[in-house]
Amino acid sequence: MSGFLSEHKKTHSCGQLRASDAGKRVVLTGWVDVRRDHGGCVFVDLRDRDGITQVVFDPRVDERAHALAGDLRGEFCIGVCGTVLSRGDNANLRLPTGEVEISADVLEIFSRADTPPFPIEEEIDTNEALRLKYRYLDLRRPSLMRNLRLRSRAMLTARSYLGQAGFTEVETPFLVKYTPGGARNFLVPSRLNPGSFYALAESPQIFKQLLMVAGFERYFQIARCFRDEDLRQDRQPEFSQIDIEMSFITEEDLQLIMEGMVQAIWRDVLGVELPAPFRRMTHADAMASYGVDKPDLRLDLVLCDLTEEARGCGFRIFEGAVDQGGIVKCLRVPDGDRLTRSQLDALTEFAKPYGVKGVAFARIEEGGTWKAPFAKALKDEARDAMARKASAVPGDVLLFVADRARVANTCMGAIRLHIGRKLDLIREGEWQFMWLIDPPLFERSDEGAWVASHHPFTSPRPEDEPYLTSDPGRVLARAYDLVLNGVELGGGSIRIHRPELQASVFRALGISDEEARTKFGFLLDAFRYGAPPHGGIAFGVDRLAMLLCNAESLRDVMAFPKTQKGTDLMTDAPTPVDRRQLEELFIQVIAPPTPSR
RNA sequence: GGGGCGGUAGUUAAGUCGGUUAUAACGCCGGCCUGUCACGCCGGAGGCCGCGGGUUCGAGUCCCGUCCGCCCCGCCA
Repeated sequence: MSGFLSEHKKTHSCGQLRASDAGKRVVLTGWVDVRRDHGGCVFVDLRDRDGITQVVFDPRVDERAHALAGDLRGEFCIGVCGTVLSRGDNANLRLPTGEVEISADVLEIFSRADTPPFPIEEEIDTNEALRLKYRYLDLRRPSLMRNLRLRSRAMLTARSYLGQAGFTEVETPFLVKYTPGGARNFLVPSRLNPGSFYALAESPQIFKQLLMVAGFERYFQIARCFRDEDLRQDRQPEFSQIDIEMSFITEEDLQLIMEGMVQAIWRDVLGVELPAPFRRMTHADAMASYGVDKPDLRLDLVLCDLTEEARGCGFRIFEGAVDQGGIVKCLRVPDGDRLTRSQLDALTEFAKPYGVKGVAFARIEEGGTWKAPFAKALKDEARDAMARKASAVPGDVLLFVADRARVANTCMGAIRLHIGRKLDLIREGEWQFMWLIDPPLFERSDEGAWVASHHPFTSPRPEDEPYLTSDPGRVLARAYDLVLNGVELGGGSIRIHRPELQASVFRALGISDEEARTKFGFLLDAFRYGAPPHGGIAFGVDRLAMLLCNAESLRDVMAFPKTQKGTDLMTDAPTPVDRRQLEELFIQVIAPPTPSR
């Protein structure tokens, strides 16, 4: 039965053969993409991971092979031996291999195939649920195959770059100590310790810092991480990150090495030479000009702040927001006549999810008059001051949101992108990298308490240390995010390595000594034994791959992704488990889940 | 936790105001075909209209519930 593979070794892939190969004896393997039976000859487009090659079965060449070829159907897995023929004037210019065909004299059907539930082709509009259920067929499609192979090449490049830069790859545990706070953890019951649970690691954070204490100096890992949070187009419950930590460095040192890695990946994978150093932007500037901490710089629109100009401006909505400590944010849209009245009105609907009550707009007319629903209410001097601050010129449309700073910024950031897409102002094909630096160390929780913006081991800037207790809100962190085209690719920080500084940060966060000991005792202990100054970063591999592949969803760069409800439509996970298994773990399910499906 | 969109042959879709036997394309099956490459021609099969309930003489269509998928807000230190 194993005859074919013993007697014939594959010589080429289905994407390889060219006119210059004419006359060669070849062996190809793959799947039947299409069969065209002409009664005389049978044509088969043979597909493998590299491409498509036409195979022709001619009864005058081999009667047995031709007869067998009549049985072929889509997705049969076959092997063929034959001679490469030039197709001359019959060439198919749409295929890279279109100048040749294989005149087959041996056909081996390895496996027959049922008719697939959806066509295996590049352009497909089959709904995603079905594709996920038959993911192994979906993965046969050239675009998904290409994405995953591209992702693999990117990771190989990262590994070799980091290896050459003196990094040691170390694996850290997936089963880790449960620490509440931050992302929700997946829990794993411990059979040997009834009633106790591991958490699946959200990230190798603490372990990599301990590796610095140990003296590895440069660590990396392509680590799987787990977070039990709601899914999004760019968020899966398990994902990979290139995790990095270094000792005896400043943030600039680290950024430089990371820029080199990113350049290497873009060079190897896309053949693109990225200019470096990447642009730096402070968190404050980003919020002011873009409303977000991950601006898409392919879009030139910028926001401005009109809070001062709005004070006593006559328009009650603006004044009210300012009086309550809010801000007035403005987006200037040049050539605003491209926006219709109904599009402008629709912005209020668009803004609603962000908690904003309305989006005001004004058209700037010749002579500087404003055509706006609220124009009459606005005092002339306030209007002129606003126009000056926004650099408004006739033809512009100005958009306004007045609300609490966070709400107004988030909303205006989203409107900026929305308008950019609507007016086609985002320059596709550009790679706009930037480092976001100097973010605040703390932010207010909804309850008003200070919480760590990044994580509690992030170092404050030395010049801000005096304000740790007196004015936590003004303390900036030695942290940085790498942003590409509006996507946060990675983030990290210089960590605290001095116990007394760590103690004052914990104090500022309202974390008691006892609490700190319970949660992070081992880390604090470790830092008593000569901790080196260190810092690190983590890159989201899936997002990186998504951008490299120009994919729209993480699911297009992951082999076996989960649905928005975190299920796997192929394997049906998660499922209820046997009662016996639960008993062994001393686990009782309180509200039995209603059986679904 | 909240909002929006969707679910009709294998696939993608159409289905009017609630009205006869639920359409089309592709795919599939059979036959024919000596050069196709979106092959062509002839014929054929294929439906729990997501599921459950309700309104009605009558429901793919209206109402209620529910399940599934997608997008977004919250959430993701």
